[in-house]
This record gives sequence, structure tokens and C-alpha cells, in this order.
Amino acid sequence: MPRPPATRDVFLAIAEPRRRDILSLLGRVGESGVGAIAVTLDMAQPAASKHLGVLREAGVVRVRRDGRQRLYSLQADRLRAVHEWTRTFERYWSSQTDRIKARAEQAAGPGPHAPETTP
Amino acid sequence: MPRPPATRDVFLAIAEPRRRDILSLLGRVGESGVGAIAVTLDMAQPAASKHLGVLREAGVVRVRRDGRQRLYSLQADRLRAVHEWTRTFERYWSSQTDRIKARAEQAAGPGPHAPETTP
DNA sequence: TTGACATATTCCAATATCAGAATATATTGT
DNA sequence: ACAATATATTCTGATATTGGAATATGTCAA
Repeated sequence: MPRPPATRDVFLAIAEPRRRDILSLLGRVGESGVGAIAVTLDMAQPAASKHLGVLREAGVVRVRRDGRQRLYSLQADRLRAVHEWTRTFERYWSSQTDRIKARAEQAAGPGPHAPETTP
Repeated sequence: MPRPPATRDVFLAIAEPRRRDILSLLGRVGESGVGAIAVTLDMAQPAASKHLGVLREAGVVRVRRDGRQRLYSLQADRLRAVHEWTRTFERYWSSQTDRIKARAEQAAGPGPHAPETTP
């Protein structure tokens, strides 16, 4: 069978480096039009527009109309979901001693902080 | 021009739901062979093997040989990178008042906690 | 060595994805 | 209405990705 119709979720949205650049830029400037984004990140206008489309579909950015401009800004809740998901692995990177402790924990069965299934 | 040769980084690795499932499973059980993973997550053995290959190339899992088994376990440092990157947007999801405060901050120029460019 | 088991690799078909060029759709100002 | 500006959409070509089937590789045990 072919590939499943890649539903457009946050993880997919941030998998593209240019899109992460866009998000970082929006984090810095707060709000920006498509043209400014394209110029700042040195990309073609259609490329910027399309990436913003993906980000919007994923619910990571918001659009606001201002005259003939479309001002994009962050909508970070979904990014928070990613943050939370990665956080479930926290005990695996803390420190050497923590890693040993974690191994002991999981040897005694899934603890209260065991990573959960995919969102 | 075509697409750039998608270098296999963490963001790309975790963009696939099944791979996130694998990571979560490894987080729960600590270490597991390919067959067990395939059975538990109800996927074909080659599929599991291939996904694990991607995760390994991305440096998110480790392999250890044990007889005829290959035991995979987490190597969470790269996941931590994702955690840190999403963390740079923290001030955008904290609360309504924080969001207003953030807007005021960025109006006065990029603050000390401004999100950085892509890793 | 032979056989059974565990995992990896190769090949294939169906999509998905990206950049770039050209074009279409607003929206504002004259 | 017309021109200029800002953004979105459509089309195309190259490549990447995924699952599935078949096969290869590696390892233990008798």
C-alpha cells in the first residue's frame, strides 16, 4: 500500500527547516507580512506563502488582514504540544545518575512519568 | 530546482507518527528488539526495522547486539534539542496576561529570550 | 553443516513534497 | 476604471517517503 495521506500536523509542519525559520522569525518580530518574511529569510514570495499556508493549516500561525497585507503571527499552543511530548523523555537526558535511576524505575514497571502514546 | 536532499535530522525523524509510537514505546519499556516492537505496535517487521533505521540515523535511538537480537533503546539528547527549540516559544503560550506582556516586550525590540534561528 | 530464528535490505508502486515560473485574486490609490 | 502593490494559487519537474513482498544476512543450536 502507498503512503497514508500525511495529515498535516504540527510535527510535520516543523519538520521543514524553512518553516522553523519562519516560526523563529515570527517569534522575534511578533507579526509580519509575507513579503517581509520572504525578504528577511531570502526566499521567493510563493515559497513563503506556501510555507505559511502549511503552518496555518497546522494551527501554528494566525493570520490577520491589514489592508492589502496579511500579517502572520504565532499561535504557539500546538508547539506547546510538541514541547510536552518531548518532555515525556526528560528523564532520559537529565544526567548520568538520573539515567541510572530511570533504568531502575522502568525495571520496576512503567512509572507515573512514563512517556505516553502519540498525541 | 528539486527538493534539497532532506538530511535526516531529528525533526524529520519524529514527523512520522509510527516513529513517535516507537519512541514512546522505548521510553516505556526501556529496551526492546525489533520483533517485539513490531508485534506491540502492530506493524510489519520490515517496517519496524526501517523506521528504527531512520531513528538511528537521526541519533535518537541506540542499538545493542544481544545474540541474534538487536536491542534498541532511546538516545534522547537530540529529542532534548527539540524540547529546547520549542521552549524558545514558551512565552507565547503561558497565559493571556503573559501573551500581552510578551507583545509589549517585543514592541520594545527583541528581548533576552527571543527565539533563535533554527539549529 | 543444517535448520530455525531475528533482523536488515532490496525492489516496487503510490503518493507527498518542494522550488520555481507563471498566473490569478484581492485591495488601495488616483 | 486603471495601475500598483501584496499575497495566493496553479502547474510542472525532480526527488523523497512509505508500506508490502520477497529476499538476503547474521546468529545460535543440534
